[in-house]
Amino acid sequence: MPKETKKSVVSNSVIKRLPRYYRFIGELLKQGTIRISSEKLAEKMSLTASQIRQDLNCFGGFGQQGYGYNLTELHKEIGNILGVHEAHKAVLIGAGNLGRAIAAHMDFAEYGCRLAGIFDSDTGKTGETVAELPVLNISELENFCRRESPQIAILCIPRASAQHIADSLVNLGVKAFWNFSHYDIKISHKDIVVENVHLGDSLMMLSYALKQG
Amino acid sequence: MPKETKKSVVSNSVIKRLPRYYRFIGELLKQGTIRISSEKLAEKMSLTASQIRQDLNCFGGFGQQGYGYNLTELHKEIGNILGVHEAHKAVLIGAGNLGRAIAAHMDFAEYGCRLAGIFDSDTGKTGETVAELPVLNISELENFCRRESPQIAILCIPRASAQHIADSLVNLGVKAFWNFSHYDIKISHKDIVVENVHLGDSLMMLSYALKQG
DNA sequence: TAGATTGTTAATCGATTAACAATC
DNA sequence: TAGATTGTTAATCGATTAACAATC
Repeated sequence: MPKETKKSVVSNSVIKRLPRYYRFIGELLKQGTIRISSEKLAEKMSLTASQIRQDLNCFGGFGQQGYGYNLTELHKEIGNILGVHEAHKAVLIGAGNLGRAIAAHMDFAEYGCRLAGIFDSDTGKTGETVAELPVLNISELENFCRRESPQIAILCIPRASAQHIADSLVNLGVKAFWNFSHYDIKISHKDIVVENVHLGDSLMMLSYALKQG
Repeated sequence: MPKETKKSVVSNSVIKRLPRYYRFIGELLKQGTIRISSEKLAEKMSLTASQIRQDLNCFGGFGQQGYGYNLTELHKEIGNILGVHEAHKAVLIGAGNLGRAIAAHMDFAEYGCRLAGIFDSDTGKTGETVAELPVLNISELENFCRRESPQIAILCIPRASAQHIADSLVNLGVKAFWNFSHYDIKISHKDIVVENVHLGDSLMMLSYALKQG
């Protein structure tokens, strides 16, 4: 039973590292490891032992002196913190190349989500099946949201329409945006979270690095 | 003509912000804006004016007192720094859902790259056309690399094979990895750059944020 | 010239690392 | 018990912000 020394507010730098901890620990578990010290984990993850202990202690005393961390427990705890056992309903807007790939490729359940509806403005796509869901026309989005109340919207649409659709979805109760639209959407409501994903940015970083040599 | 007060080494925090500057400035240019002050740009990008001036000054004095920044010049300069006018050859390994979407959806030229070959281990996919390129069998990868010397490899393959293929590609001269394989590949050569992209991580962050409410 | 706004130095803030007493 | 390793406090480091003289 971990000491519940939780920090009242945890910095974003720590939060951003949690998914990576979760992945590495999950992998170690699969390999049959049952415990690890902060030092050994630091080595595997290219971090410092100090940082790992600091990070984990933001949420509670998950370790044990002289022993280290029980990986089963730690995995479960971090999973709970991240909410991977939730099933937040998500709608995907835009069934183009990227939208379809996200729908088909991502194991939503693994990340605390459930894909509940796919929408596209192209009537030619209506009725096609993607990831076992029928593509619905965008005109049905409003009714769908009123009925299903999805909390997450995944935007795989052109930059030009992104902000407009995001604003509508806010009015329909969406609380989180996973935005692939190449445009940083801006939501003024402060209780709504936005992840602007820019795949091009990380590709540019590679070009930059290659230029430096 | 900017004063060339370049810093000898620029911190990673700054580099990571460059693509976003590039995007915002590009957008302003499209809207017909020709100059902007650090204060106005800061407002648009939700940064501080101080930070913008500090960031840009790592690379040179691109502004002018009393005037601000010329957007055409600034866009060109940042583009050059990032290397968006290069055409680094890239190979894509893995023509599944995600691989195909990346191939079809990304405008590589915009990011300083050129997609030169697509490979998959599934012989059933050989010869299919993706993004105007024929899918080649993985057995041809070695010859291809010796002939074309791609500098970038894009990994859209299962986690289990990621590290192994990455190691082979290092031996074939690849200098940069854009890795979507759900596994953090580790390359010991210090002149080789790796961008481990974990789409699930940002989705988990949304689940986390929703849990907090 | 006067006003605006940069480039740059100094001050502050936050995040990482080091150290070690507590404790399993 | 002795050894190992945590939780936690203090020291360091780096990044952001503030301030202002330089200058267009």
